[in-house]
Amino acid sequence: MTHPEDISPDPHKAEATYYTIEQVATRTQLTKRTLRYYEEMELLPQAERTEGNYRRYTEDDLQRILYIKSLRELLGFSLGDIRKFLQAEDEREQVRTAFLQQTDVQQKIAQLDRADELIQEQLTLVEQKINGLEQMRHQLLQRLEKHTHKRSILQNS
Amino acid sequence: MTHPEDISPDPHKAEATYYTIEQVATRTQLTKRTLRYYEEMELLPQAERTEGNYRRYTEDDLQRILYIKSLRELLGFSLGDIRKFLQAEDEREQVRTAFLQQTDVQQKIAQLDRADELIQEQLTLVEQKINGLEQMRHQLLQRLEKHTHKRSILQNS
DNA sequence: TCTAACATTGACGTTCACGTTAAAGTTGTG
DNA sequence: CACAACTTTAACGTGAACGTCAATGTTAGA
Repeated sequence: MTHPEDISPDPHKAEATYYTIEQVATRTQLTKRTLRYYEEMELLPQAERTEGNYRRYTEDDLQRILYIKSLRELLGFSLGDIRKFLQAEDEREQVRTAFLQQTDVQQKIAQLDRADELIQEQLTLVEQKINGLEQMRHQLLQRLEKHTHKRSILQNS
Repeated sequence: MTHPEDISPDPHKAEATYYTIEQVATRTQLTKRTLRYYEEMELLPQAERTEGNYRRYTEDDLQRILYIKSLRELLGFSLGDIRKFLQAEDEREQVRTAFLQQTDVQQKIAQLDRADELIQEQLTLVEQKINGLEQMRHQLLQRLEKHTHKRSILQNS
């Protein structure tokens, strides 16, 4: 019997820690099927492979997967939403890389502008959700307050 | 002397505004199919019907539907979750009705406490989501700020 | 009264987000 | 090297949440 829990990092090869799909599944609380599915749906880049075609995940992959999971579970995004979201993020990364190699100031500013556009899109999405949730929160708090008030009346009778 | 020509079935009943399923669909941005489906799934009570078996929705129905919609879209609840959620809420309504008929102050307070527990559960969920979103919002805003800073440096060169 | 534009209930179809199984290949441990 | 335990892709299956007919009945306005 193997021990999937046994994932102690090797201090000698700290930078080259790879995870099997099983280990990633355990760590992220997703299934192996789901991980392959996310790759198929282009939420994840094609994972690195071993000689025998086994997927090998890096720490970065793991983080991205956890990010995806939070987008899904916390924000309730569909995989389609997430793909768009991540693509915007990836494009922003491209822009950033180009930015570093650019010498023309006007070009650099244009790239910043483009990056800002992408960020703004994401921001709008996030803020819409926050507004809806805040409204809901207020309604719930109002009810609690009303009850507190009622309670004080009852206790003073 | 004014004589009402139409004999209202129940003179005690207030003059109510009714909506057709189409009107509800337009106002809630849901489809007619979805409205029938929600009724079938027992998220909505059986809607009132006209003589010809057409559904007639009340303002209360409309509010409940909008509530269901926000539970789905904002909190990402499944219809099954929502059914349970609403049942808990209906139970709370029962408690409230009992509350009004109750004379024992301790009992009344106990009922308020119970209602608060249910509200608190919902509130915690909502706040967790808000926190996750706020964190995300912060990251995005920070990036925008950083870009603004970079831009000012570029423009002063 | 006529009729266009609504509504009704089945019933089958579709999309999403995976689950499951099968047939095959790979890896690590004894 | 043997072999159990892993992995691969491909393909079909599934439940939720509707979409989309089709056949039929209802309503409101000219």
